[in-house]
Amino acid sequence: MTTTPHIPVRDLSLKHLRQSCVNCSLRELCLPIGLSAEEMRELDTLITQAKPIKRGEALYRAGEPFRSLFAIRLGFFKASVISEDGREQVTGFHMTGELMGMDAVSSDLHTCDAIALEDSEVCELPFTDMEELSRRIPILQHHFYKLMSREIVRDHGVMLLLGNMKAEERIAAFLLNLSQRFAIRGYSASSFHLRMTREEIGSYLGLKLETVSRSLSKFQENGLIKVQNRLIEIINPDALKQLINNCQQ
Amino acid sequence: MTTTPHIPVRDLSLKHLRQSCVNCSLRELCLPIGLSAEEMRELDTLITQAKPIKRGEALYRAGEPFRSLFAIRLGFFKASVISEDGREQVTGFHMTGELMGMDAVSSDLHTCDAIALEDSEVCELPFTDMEELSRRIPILQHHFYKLMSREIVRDHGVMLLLGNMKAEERIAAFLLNLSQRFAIRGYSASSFHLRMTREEIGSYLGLKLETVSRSLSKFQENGLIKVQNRLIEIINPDALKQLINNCQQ
DNA sequence: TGCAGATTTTGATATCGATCAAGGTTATGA
DNA sequence: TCATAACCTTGATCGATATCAAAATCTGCA
Repeated sequence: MTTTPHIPVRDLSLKHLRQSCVNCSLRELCLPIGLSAEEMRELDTLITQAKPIKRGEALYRAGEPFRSLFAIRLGFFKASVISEDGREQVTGFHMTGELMGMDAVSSDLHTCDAIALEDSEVCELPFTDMEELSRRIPILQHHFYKLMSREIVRDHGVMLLLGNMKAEERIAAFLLNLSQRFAIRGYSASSFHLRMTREEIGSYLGLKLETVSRSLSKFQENGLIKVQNRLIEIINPDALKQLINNCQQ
Repeated sequence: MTTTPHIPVRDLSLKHLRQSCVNCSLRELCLPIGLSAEEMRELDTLITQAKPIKRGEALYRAGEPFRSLFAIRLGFFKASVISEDGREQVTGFHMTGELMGMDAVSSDLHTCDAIALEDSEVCELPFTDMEELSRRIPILQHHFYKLMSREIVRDHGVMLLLGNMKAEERIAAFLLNLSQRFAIRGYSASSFHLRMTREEIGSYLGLKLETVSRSLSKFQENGLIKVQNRLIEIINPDALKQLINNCQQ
């Protein structure tokens, strides 16, 4: 049982698709900027038709040549790096409206695996074309700089979490972050499905899966949340917030 | 006793300063790209005269309005974020030739403190001007995208370190990383001064200062390095590398 | 529908790094 | 040159989280 978005995904014919691509679901990419109708059209011509990615499939893998950024039109992905000796670190979870692949610009190779955690759709943004267009549309150029900067800020937040927080604080921060991001997209902030395993959460948060499981159980015991496998209901968000800020050491 | 760079810093008169700024010490910013003489001149007109920052001073602080990126012409900085409840997380150490402040593009506010760990000199790059210029010099635009992307990749590496590695592995990785970066700049790879305290190393690596101290002592006992306060001599780099890769769990 | 594999929960124990504490060293500035 | 503060080292102990183990539950596929 999946909650349905308040932003309806209607007609998948090309015309509508492009329209909704730029206007609606690619919010992080497009909404914040005031493009003229003409500029919007130009942008549309670059963005390919939405491409479906099945659950478990890779959008790209580390080492593959970089050609395009990908805007998630619908769905949920994890990004992860694998160290030489085979350890996986999930570097992020990405949902509708977010842009993936910016790490690859630096070397022209993807540095992460991007794996769909549910059936998803992405729009491809050929990077060279986007660069060219962004030279002609200053606001678009600025927007790309902003998006990459935002990714850096996000990563700093994760570093703070990994470097300073205790297990339960990390889990609380993680749940609140997801909650907020679902809310922005018109889904319920208090009740949502985790798309990832306990192990993937653990990898992201620098914890073992058993610790994740135990923390969730404890939150449930204390009446902060309700857990039913991957369905999370947040009962007492304020207590979760307090948990994060109380951890002064 | 500080080692001197192989890249001499000669004359600080404006003319020489600008020349060396673009040609020499701002390697990460400028060297990789083949600008024409004319483009180089244009770039030079944007870059302000080198500004000295004394040890302990802030180049900028979180919350301050963002106007410019800063290229480190000479010196050593730490960047750190402070959480609401007052915990510091060092997000990076930055040295000659590196660019700081890219995190601030996203919100037009600095999100980190940047503190000089030794007397330093920076060149200021007004961001709006750089954006404008980068529209006319495609290779410059691409270079900025690359620099921001590289920062993201770096951060992912730190996340891997914080999420997966044990204390000694983190320290080993840290020492090798510093060693490599000094080497690139023409300093010794095997012998260098740490510019930061054990506590700052610990903050960066998600460890307490005592753990940092103990790990360094142990490395010394085992003949991997020599430690004399902040002077580090790397005796057996291969053993350090092995330490990092052996940690399969 | 039922089965096999994947995922999750929970318990018992071990271990790494934090914490507390004290003494030593180095740097700074009068 | 000395006094003081900052920084570093080392030891003893504690605690949070990892690890190991086993059972329960869920999921997807035949």
